[in-house]
Amino acid sequence: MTKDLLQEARQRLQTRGGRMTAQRTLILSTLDNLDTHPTAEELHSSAARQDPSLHLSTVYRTLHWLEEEGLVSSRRFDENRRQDRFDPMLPSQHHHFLCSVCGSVIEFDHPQIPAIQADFERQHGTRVDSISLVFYGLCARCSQDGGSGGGT
Amino acid sequence: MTKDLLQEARQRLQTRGGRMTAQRTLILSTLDNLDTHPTAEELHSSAARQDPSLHLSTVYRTLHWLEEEGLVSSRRFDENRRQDRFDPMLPSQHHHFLCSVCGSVIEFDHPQIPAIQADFERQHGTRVDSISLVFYGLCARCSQDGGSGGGT
DNA sequence: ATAATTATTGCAAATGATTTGCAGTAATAT
DNA sequence: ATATTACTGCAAATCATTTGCAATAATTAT
Repeated sequence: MTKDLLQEARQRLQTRGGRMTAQRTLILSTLDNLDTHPTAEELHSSAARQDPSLHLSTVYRTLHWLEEEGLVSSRRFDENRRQDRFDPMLPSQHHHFLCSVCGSVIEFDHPQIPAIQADFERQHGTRVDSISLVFYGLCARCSQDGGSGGGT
Repeated sequence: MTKDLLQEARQRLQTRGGRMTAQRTLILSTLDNLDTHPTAEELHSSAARQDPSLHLSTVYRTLHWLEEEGLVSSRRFDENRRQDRFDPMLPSQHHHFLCSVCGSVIEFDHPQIPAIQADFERQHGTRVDSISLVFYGLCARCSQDGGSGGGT
């Protein structure tokens, strides 16, 4: 769904002089295919199926590089887990819903948000550069199940 | 400004059977006096001025206990720092602005937020239980300084 | 093509925040 | 006062993430 991370990344490399390695290609395409917001470890173990020699630290380094290039963003969605999750949705500002049962993520936006930001800026004389908004709750599927499936 | 954490904590103890120790008293009152959203270490070093034998792990344990009791909440405000910050503002749901220069925190709320939540719930058939909203930017003071002070 | 240059990798060890086991200390109950 | 056991300080463990370094491989110059 993402607008081809690999393409974007290649662009950045040409502009700023880096190297497109097999590892980066693999990580990028894995991230692109995954529909989730994976942790570094999830991304690694998924990509490692293609190339078992891929090292976790390479995943971290690639992810940081992508962050610098503005192609992914990292955040800790779940305050209870200490791992960061990486979000490949680059271009549009969007927000997240996190299902506290199944962990699924829904991305969303809302037209009123800029107005809230503007009100805040006006009221406090500040400049807001970025917004992080996360809803926590039960996704449609999990709230239908009545939470009865909760074993783990 | 907080509605006396110590009082609240004592209540919880009576109800659920714990012990009010000198350390807990110190930590609670320090947290109450601090106007910030301190990290465990900041809270510890502040409290340790009164009692140098106070151990950091006790601060962590007390903070976790308070979280369970619903008297503080922990979150990672700054995605770039890996330390958690602890927020003693308990009763009202509120949101945060974080100045990326001086690190100061402004708490706020906005009447439109419930409407955004409701729209989202309607649209996705979900139930939203809690919201985390953080604005990042420059506070009034720091944006006046023109960022000229930035040495470190 | 080939060799030179240097970004990137794998690995292992370091780091930093937070947690935990344990034996000693101290709050509450008897 | 004594017994009970929650809580503490300390040190060591953990977990995610980062980093130093020598080896590898992508690009550049020849």
